[in-house]
Amino acid sequence: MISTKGRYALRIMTDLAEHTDGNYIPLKDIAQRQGISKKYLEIIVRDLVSGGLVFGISGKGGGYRLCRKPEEYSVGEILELTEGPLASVACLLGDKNTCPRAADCQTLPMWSEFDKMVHDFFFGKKLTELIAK
Amino acid sequence: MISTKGRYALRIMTDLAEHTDGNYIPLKDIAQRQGISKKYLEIIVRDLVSGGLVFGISGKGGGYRLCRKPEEYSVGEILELTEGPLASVACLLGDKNTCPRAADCQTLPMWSEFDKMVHDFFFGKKLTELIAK
DNA sequence: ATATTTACCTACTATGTCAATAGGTATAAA
DNA sequence: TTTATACCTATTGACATAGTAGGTAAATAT
Repeated sequence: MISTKGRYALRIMTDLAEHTDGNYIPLKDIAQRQGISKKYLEIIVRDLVSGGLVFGISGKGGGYRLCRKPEEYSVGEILELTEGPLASVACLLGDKNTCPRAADCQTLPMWSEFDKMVHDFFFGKKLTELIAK
Repeated sequence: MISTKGRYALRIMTDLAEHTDGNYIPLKDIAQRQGISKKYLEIIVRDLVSGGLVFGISGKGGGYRLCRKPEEYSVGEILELTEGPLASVACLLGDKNTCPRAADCQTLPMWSEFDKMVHDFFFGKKLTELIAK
C-alpha cells in the first residue's frame, strides 16, 4: 500500500511541473492548491531535496523548483525516494537477509515476478504522463 | 507490502494442496514442514476456515483439508481473505469514502490502472501454479 | 471411562510505522 | 529591519504487525 507520503510527493512534483514559470514556487502555494498541510509537506519535500529531485532556496521570493525537465522523472524514483524500496515482500528486500528457505520456497518466484511487474510499471511511468490530461 | 499473514496463508494452502491424500492434515505438521510457529499459524488458518477456503475438524486424526481442488483457488482470494483488500492506495478503498478531490486528482487514474494490474495478476494466478515446479 | 490429540477461542504485548503537529533557526530579498 | 521563505528537531496519538500465552471443546483410540 502506497502511503500518503509517496502520494503527496507525487502531487508536489506534478504541481511543480505544472507551475514552472522560471520562478521558485513557495510550499505555501502548493499546500493551498493541493489542500494538504504545509507542515506535513515540509517533511516530504525535504526528502525530494536531499534526493536531488528538486531544488529549494530560502528567503523572500524563494521556494522550490524541479532540477530536471518533467519528462525526465519517473514515478518510480519519486516513490522509492519517499517511501523506501517498492519491494512487495520482505523476502526481496536485502541482498544479505535472504531467507534460508529461499531455495525451496514455492512462493518466492511469484513474488519476484510481481516485483518486476510493479517496478516496470512505476519506473516506466513518467511524471508528464500524469499531467497530460 | 504483503505481510507475513498473507504469505504464510499461501504456504499453508500450498502445503495442504501438496499433502492431500484423503486424510486431514494437522497444523502441527504444516508448522514443522514450513518452519513457522504453530501458534501463529492458528490465527491465520482460522481466517481460511471462516472464509470457507479450508475445512477443519477437531480431535485425534483431525486437521485441515482444502474445500476445493487446488486449481480452483486463486492466489488473490487467499491474499484478500487474510490481508484485507489489495488496494494500493487508500483512495481506492471505500465506495463512499471517495476523496473530494477525486474528480480533479491527477494521480488517481494511475492508481486505478495499477490496482487493476495487481488484481489481474493475483486473481489470475492459481494455487497450482505455485506448486508446479 | 479416560487419555490423547487435535481444532478452536480470548486475551495480551512489544515493537514499529503512519500521519501528522509544534516550535524553532537560518537565509535572502524588499 | 521587516518579511517571507526554507530548513531543522522533537513529539504525539492512533493503529498495524507479528507474534505469545493459556485455556476450552471435540473426536478418536485404548
